[in-house]
Amino acid sequence: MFVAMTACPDPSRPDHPTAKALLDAGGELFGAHGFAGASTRALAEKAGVNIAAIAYHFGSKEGLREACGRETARIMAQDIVGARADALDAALAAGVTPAQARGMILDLFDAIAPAMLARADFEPVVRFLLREQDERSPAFERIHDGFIAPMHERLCRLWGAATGAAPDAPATRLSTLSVVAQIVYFRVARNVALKRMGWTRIGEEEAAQIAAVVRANLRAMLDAAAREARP
Amino acid sequence: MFVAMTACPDPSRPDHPTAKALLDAGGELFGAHGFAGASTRALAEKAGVNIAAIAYHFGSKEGLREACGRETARIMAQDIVGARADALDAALAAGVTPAQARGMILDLFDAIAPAMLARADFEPVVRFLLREQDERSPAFERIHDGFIAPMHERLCRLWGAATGAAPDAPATRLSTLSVVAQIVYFRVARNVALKRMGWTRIGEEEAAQIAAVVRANLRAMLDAAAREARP
DNA sequence: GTCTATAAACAGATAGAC
DNA sequence: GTCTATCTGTTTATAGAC
Repeated sequence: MFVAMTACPDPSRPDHPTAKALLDAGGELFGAHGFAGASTRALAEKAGVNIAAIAYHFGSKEGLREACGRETARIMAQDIVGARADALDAALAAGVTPAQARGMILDLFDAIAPAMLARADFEPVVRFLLREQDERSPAFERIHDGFIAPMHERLCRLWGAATGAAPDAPATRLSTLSVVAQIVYFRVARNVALKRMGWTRIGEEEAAQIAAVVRANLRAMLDAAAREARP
Repeated sequence: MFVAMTACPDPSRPDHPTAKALLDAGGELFGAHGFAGASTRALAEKAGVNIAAIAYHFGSKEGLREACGRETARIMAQDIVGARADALDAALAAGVTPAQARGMILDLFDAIAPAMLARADFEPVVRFLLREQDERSPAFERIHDGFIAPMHERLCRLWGAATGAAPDAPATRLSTLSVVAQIVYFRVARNVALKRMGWTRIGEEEAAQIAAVVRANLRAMLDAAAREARP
């Protein structure tokens, strides 16, 4: 009772059941049909709440979008890397051998690939992220600064430790992105991949096949980079 | 004067100036904002024509979308592969040595990468294609059957010829897709790449750096695949 | 073929009862 | 906090003059 209960009491509160339901619906519908393609009526119906709840809890449809961005950043940071981030930082600070660094990179992608590709609850998260980065929205800035940039930096440092290449060299920064690319592609161009592979979906089995190919590519790339840096 | 001039005289006629302007506007705005996000008013204004021209020339907004799909398929087949497709088919029919096949794959991506990444007029084309495949629209089916599938098949056959791997093996089909992935990523996640690389745009210079990394990855992958198939 | 005017549906946002 | 009802503007599509 310290502040008046005006509209939009707290934009970032996934604890409230109505707000939570709207955040889930937003992640799904914004991702599936884009911001313009998801009407407030469809969002409210999907969430099982009243249309006016959007304005009440998030101020506006745009407010809901931004709150979804915060949710996405939180989920990705928590579920994709989780405790791994601290372990990586500790290892990098303590120093790692090339073989250790190589193993850590391979392990990292072995963990990322199945989550990114097969986890059904990640579909809306990734789709939402891609839409936001496409529109250069403030929500994307948050996700970039909080999750993407730190992970890319760690990856470049590991890459340098594993191959002897300079972590800040453009080629290193591009190489690491090109590994991420191979996983992201099967999300983004999923319908192309499904048709080309004759699959009906990307489940655990299919994700494992993709992960195996990415792992093989990664090994080949690391070997080549190491030969390049330490002939 | 043989047929009555009802609405939508011919859905596929990029020759008419008004229809052409609408196709260009459609490719750009559908790609940028999605189908729902591009209003007929915005489309007409961008094209510099009257709103009613959409219904007249394409029957409806949906009709314009499908016509844009046909245009996209035509442009990609023409500008990305062009005469190269026939040359590849002839070479594959005549038979190629592993070294020749390897060179053809490298050449192919050397041609595709700069076009996909740096050509400004390709931005709307690629964006449109990705939106359509995401929505599994009939327009995408056309593009897949007419351009994507034939190119992927050729690539798999070349890959097999270069490495000794089976062209129809899932690993081969996934490997070739994972090379395409590395190029597509820098289009799709362009804003991520720009921020991570400290670039402001992907012009010829930046595209060349990406192409060099992809080329290096491709060599490493081909070497590894060849060792795997012919130890 | 191109235009204006408008119909009919739908959008997001809000006022106010409960 | 949640609801109904409604306001205001915009959407696509169309009818009809030129």
